[in-house]
Amino acid sequence: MSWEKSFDVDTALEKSMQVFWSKGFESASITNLIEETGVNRGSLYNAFGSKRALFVKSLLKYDQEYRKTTLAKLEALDQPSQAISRFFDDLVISTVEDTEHKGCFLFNTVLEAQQHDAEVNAIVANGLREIEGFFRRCIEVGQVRGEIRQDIQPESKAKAMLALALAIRVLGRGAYHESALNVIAAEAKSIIA
Amino acid sequence: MSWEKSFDVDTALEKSMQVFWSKGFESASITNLIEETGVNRGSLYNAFGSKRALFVKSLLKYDQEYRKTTLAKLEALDQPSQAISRFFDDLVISTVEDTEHKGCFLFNTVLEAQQHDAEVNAIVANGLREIEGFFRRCIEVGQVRGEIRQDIQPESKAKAMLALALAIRVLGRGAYHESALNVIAAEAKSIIA
DNA sequence: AGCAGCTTATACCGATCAGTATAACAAAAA
DNA sequence: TTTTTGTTATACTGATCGGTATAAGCTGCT
Repeated sequence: MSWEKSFDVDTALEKSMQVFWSKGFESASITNLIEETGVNRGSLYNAFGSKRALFVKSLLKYDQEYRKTTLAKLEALDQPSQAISRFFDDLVISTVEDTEHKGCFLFNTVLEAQQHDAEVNAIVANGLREIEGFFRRCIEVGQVRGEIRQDIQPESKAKAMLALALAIRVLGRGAYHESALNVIAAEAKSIIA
Repeated sequence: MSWEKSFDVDTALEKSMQVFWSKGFESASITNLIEETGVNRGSLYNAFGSKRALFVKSLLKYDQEYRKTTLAKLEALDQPSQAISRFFDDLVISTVEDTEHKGCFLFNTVLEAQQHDAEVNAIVANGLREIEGFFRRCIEVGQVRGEIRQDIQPESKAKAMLALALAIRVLGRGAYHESALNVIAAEAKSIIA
């Protein structure tokens, strides 16, 4: 090898993720990505191949950095009831602090995903499945420990929680304000109350 | 006046609505609209003015024909508990029968809406408010009649129902299948059980 | 020194975008 | 019959799209 890349690929990917996150795949143009990353057109294509490949890498980075780590941290608490409660508290905080109204990259892609390929759909489907799994495990462990009532169906309630989380993030992009989002979050938390 | 329009404006609007519904505003091209409506380019612009104006008319038509009439029919039942139950049953049926995965035009636009103007946002916000209002009124009337428990907060539960309805329609566009949608619908119905 | 490989800027490709212009045509009203 | 008005097909505008090509410059290895 003769030379190392002189721009930071990770930084460029981080910037690309922000662009796709806020604009979506279709609305984000190569020009947007070039301006935001500061990387030359040719270098971008040399490093990532295509717009779609860059999108996939961006989505995977988001999935890794946000979805995965968020759930892992909450699950590491080893306090299932509180983990669920904290999840929705943090979700509303994130949404309210999201002044750009970007929403959640994963949830945004659910809607855009129908026009994407199988690879993107698989990433999204896996992300949703793992969020649902997080809720389910919280409920199950909570039931074992007697924190959560036994008559609650973990699978059903986990699906309802995922649905409410999605709605909070989608409605939080502009249609609903903080007070309404808090109401929905409270309803989500009350599922295991 | 010298001559009447020789193409049916309502039919063209119906077709346009279908195009915007399935593709969204950005992804729907004028060429798509011309092909689908069968109306000439010039005539389309003469009749509707612009792509955005045609989108607004399409969204209003959807709001009138689907959202408004669906809620009105259910409310006319004058059986609040059943109306809510039927709402979610019909929602899942619509979603499952929606083999094109178009989803709900109104909910789809919630996500796309951030990049739209105030007019579109107002239509969407009004639609959401009326759906929520439908749920709230059903609960309130149900409580007056003793069908629904008094300790249920109509406003909060109505918001939760709207959120779950949105999620069903969004997830139904490909991420979730019928069985999972039925689970979420059952959870929505169980709110007043 | 010279090669290799990545950088940059810039220009270009064909395609598509929303929207406009033009001209021939058709039908109803004057 | 002439005027009016909306129809059609077609061509065009300028802009942007994703992606490629090219040429000159920079850096590190041999």
